[in-house]
Amino acid sequence: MDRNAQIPLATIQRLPAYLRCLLQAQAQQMPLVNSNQIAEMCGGNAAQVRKDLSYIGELGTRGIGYDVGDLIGHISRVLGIVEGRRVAVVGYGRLGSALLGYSGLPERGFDIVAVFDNDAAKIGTSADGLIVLGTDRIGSELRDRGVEIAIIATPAEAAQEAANKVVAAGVKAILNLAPAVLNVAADVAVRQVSLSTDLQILSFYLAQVGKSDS
Amino acid sequence: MDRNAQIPLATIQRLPAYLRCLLQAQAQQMPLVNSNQIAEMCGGNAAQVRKDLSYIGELGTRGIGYDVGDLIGHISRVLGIVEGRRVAVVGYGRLGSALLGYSGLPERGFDIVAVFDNDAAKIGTSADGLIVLGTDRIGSELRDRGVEIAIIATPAEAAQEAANKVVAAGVKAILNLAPAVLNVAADVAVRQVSLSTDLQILSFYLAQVGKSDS
DNA sequence: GCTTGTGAACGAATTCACAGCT
DNA sequence: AGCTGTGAATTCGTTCACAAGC
Repeated sequence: MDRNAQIPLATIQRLPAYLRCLLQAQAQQMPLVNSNQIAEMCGGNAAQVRKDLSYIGELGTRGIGYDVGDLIGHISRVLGIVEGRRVAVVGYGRLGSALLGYSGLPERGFDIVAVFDNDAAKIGTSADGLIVLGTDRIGSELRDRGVEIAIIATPAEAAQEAANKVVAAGVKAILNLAPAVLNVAADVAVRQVSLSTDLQILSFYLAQVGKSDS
Repeated sequence: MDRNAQIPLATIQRLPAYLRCLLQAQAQQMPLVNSNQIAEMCGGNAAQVRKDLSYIGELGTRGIGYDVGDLIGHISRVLGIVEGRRVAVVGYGRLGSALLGYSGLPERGFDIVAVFDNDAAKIGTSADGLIVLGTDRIGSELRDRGVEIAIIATPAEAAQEAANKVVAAGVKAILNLAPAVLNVAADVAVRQVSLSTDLQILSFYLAQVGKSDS
């Protein structure tokens, strides 16, 4: 297979799930897994697992399966999560606070190294070992601390301005938790997470099954 | 167009974004919008907006555009969010607490009517007007309160058991915020939200641009 | 014999381009 | 003249089915 071809986005979006399953397999002392087992653990199908993995290299052994440790290393390398990525959180409301306390991020190599808010009452207070800074300091602090990813956890109205500030500070990757569309330069990657959107999709599903029942 | 054909999933996933933009347009007193304006506000493209909307009906006027109020009504009806949907939260950690305090959910018609946790220290305490209940009461309370959607905000280890309980209580739609794959019956819809997954995808993007720079 | 890796077939989603209506 | 609605063309993603290798 042509290893210079770029990996499809759909595949990239599944790699983190594979990684999670493999770490679980490793915790259970399984030295090897086959594509069926991965598919079952991740809720996918075996052919897709094989095709996805084939995009990142010939990693398996025919007749045997995949070496768990090897695969973990490979996927981690492809995802660029070999070392700790430095992350900043903008918006220290209840959601921002939940992020600071969430152990799942450092466990996966994402270290929150700065928190910002523009509420004077919060600035200067302590947040899980960090001091909340004013949003006017985003520019200088993100550069000083080598932040690569910003998580926006502000209300919708403040999200665009927060994005402008982190982009001005050189950040090229944003995880947006605010229910707002961000307008940023084409070389900045944005991923949107919106609970209300997901709830609305579930709501559609409920409306569908309700209809066919009647 | 055949209105009995089912709406593509990809379209459904964009409808909530359109709805959000339309509500914004309405707040700005705009009576009409055209597909270009919607596309610009949501970060999509005009042809796609038109095709998506055509799946749910002939809603526009050629030469003119779409009536904002009409479209809002139509999309809301398709998404089944005309009335308040009853939602329960399982897991009252920092994330669960952030959900209870998040005004965006009731604003969009999702009312949190119950919270559960299995930590004895939390049971019985007050959570934004609700009392935290033990997870052993999920079965009875979800039925009593007419809950249709469950949000799982437990640690990964507890997620499957939480899912089993809410499914046993008749819930057919789950929003899973725990980093774990849920195994549920085929007639239960699950949507997975995972911040670490999204961060890993952003990390891949950073690794890519870093590579081509060198 | 068992499992990977992968062309080929299939299906889904996006984009194009223009006819049809106001 | 302007904008929608939609077949047709294209691109992208998934699934199949089997040859290749252990």
